[in-house]
Amino acid sequence: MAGASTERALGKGDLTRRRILDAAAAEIARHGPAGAGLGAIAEAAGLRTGSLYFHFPSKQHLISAVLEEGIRASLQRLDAAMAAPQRATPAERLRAGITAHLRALAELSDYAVVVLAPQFAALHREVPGFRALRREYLRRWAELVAAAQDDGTLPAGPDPAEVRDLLLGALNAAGLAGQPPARTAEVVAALLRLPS
Amino acid sequence: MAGASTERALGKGDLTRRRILDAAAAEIARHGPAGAGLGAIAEAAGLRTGSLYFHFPSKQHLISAVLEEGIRASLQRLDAAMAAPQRATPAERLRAGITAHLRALAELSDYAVVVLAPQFAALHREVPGFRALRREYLRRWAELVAAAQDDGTLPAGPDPAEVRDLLLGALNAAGLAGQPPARTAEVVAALLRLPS
Amino acid sequence: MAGASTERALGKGDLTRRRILDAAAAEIARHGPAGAGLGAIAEAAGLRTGSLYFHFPSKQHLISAVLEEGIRASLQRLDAAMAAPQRATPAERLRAGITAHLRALAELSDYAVVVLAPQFAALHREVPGFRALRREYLRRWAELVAAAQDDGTLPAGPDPAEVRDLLLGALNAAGLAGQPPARTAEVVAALLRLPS
Amino acid sequence: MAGASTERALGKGDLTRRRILDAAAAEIARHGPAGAGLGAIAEAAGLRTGSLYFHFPSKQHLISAVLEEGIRASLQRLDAAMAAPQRATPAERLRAGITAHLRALAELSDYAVVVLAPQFAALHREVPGFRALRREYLRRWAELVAAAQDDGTLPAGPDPAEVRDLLLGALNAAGLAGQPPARTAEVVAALLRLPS
DNA sequence: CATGAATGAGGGTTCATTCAT
DNA sequence: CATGAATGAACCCTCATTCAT
Repeated sequence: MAGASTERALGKGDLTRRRILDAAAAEIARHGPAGAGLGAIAEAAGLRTGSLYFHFPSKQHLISAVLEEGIRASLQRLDAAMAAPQRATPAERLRAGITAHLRALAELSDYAVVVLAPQFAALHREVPGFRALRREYLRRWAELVAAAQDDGTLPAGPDPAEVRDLLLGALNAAGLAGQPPARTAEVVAALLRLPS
Repeated sequence: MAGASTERALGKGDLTRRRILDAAAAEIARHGPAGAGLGAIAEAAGLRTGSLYFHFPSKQHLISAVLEEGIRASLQRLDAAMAAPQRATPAERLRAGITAHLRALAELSDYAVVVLAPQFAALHREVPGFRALRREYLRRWAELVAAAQDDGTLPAGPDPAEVRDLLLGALNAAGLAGQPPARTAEVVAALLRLPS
Repeated sequence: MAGASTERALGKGDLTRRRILDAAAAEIARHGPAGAGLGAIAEAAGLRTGSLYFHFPSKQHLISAVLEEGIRASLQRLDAAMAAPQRATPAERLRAGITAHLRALAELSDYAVVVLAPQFAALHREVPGFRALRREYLRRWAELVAAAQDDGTLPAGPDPAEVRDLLLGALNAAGLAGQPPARTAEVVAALLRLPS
Repeated sequence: MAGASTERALGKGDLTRRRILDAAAAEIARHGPAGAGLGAIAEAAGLRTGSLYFHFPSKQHLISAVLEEGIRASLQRLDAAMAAPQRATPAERLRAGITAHLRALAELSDYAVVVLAPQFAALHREVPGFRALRREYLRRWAELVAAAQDDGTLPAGPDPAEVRDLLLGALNAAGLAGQPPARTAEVVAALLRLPS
């Protein structure tokens, strides 16, 4: 959970900026936005407090940037997972989605905490565009679930959105707790009795 | 999720103290421990900042008290749920546990956030006895799951602890999001294909 | 120029607040708004920096309060001076106005600097009502001058407003420089050849 | 009052240096020495903050340079005015001095504010030689006044220094307020009843 | 010459805490 | 019991300054 970086996924940019973002994500994940001190973030990034202001105009902007990084990386991974073979069966695609989500959690690490944890709802509201992105993310998952229900893979009846929320709740809990993706995916599949 | 009180469950005590605890739980749930200002807590409780110190010796103690209230109320509810008829089948007891957990979340509201959210891990470590209580809580759930696996109600194979973590993750996500307990319990039962 | 107080003129109020205002007026008069440090102001008022925030919500508000005090005290003194016997000749009233203005400068001291100095124009714009008050102040002076011109006491011809600006410019320069009011009034009267 | 330059009066030199000085004079005139940020000065001069240090070793030196520019330009103008026909009558020379002073204010603009305003007394003390130059400036004015008093042009009796301070106070107020020199000079002459 | 980047000292502000009333 | 007032530490932020490029 320490020093996670979205480097590879986000392309190369200003290196210092990336170090600051990673440090900020870690601090925020651990202590919340209010408890994340610029001093601690700067130290973790290898510079002094005042220097942060050369890269970000304020703590608020830094926090927003962390959220945006997290969202961007999340969506990118989801795209990769969802763009998978459309000819796959709903069950296969559901499995792929679960695995992709768990892997994303593991790779995003601290960013995932900031993006997903309901404790940061207040934060989320302050970043323009965040809600739209998350809505899109959830919409795709609901489609995945609905397809699996139509197919008989998942029990028909329950609202796909509710099913999705429960499913993602379970995945997030395991992922944020640091469980290995592959193993967790298997257990989930077993519980849902997905055809192997 | 607003202004929740554990009054009934915790018995009557000092009324002002209870108002302060409720206000603190709400602030902490929304802004984290660092972001919960004594000023905001005092205002929500109907007094001035300095007056808090008549009821609690420090912010740390106040926060600890909130956690302890949450834990006490949680365990009390769990006891009620688990103390259910031992002659019931594992499936029935699992269902009862799920419903009880969801009801507890709904009733505990802000306290539940503070007790459950992994973001408050740092806090949890500072409250003596908290880990023991939670361990006991999780042990009982693991037993419930194991019994259901032995019984064929849940797929055998996966580690009961992992199953439990996924299950509680799903329940907590729904509960903290404000979903109605009864409805959520049904969806969960359907997904797990518990016998009705 | 040091530690001036408008105490008597403004009525009794919170004593600490007054001490802070006086200290702030002195600091601002000497170093400008930007150069007036809250540390220096607090020290001169006999408390610590943070304590200022119990009495004023921000440095901006403190500065505005200083301006308002200065304006209030100025107008009060002007009223007294202008309310003088209406049966007096224009020359007598002009003399009285000059003396009153010089005395006000001496008594207001640091507040006068803040209220009058054109360097604080930026400040003035931020205090609502300031401009209206000053306009009224200047209007009365223009009337005084016009009456003296009609009367032959002052040369007719020049715009009363321009005459007033020159006159007040001279008075302010002498007053802010700390010249004794009585003596300065005599020299001004001599230069303008006012009948003794 | 905006973007004034002493270019013509001071001869040609480094162009960038002149732009910086003009920008600094404007900033200082408007916000005081403490409120004049190097960032704002640099921007107005068309370069970045750090680049200022190629032209001036520190903010203090830059401010001193502004003052020196202002003084140099002032004295130069005064010399021109005073060096006028010695055979002129005191009244004529007084008139010429008044006009020259007003013209200098108009031309020096922001520099005049910095040089004249009593609020910058603290600054003045830090520039070696400033006081001597000003003393000389004031001495010449006092002579001018004394000659006019001996001559009967101005009322005898008052201390020439006091008369001079009042006169310059009036001129400076009008000049810094942006009044046109010629017109102001006429009004002043009328008030003092100088022979036309 | 000029700049991007970093720094440290200091400034304004918040906040948990104390205490006399 | 409660509050108004004060405090000091820590915080976020600004700014003059330096320096490698």
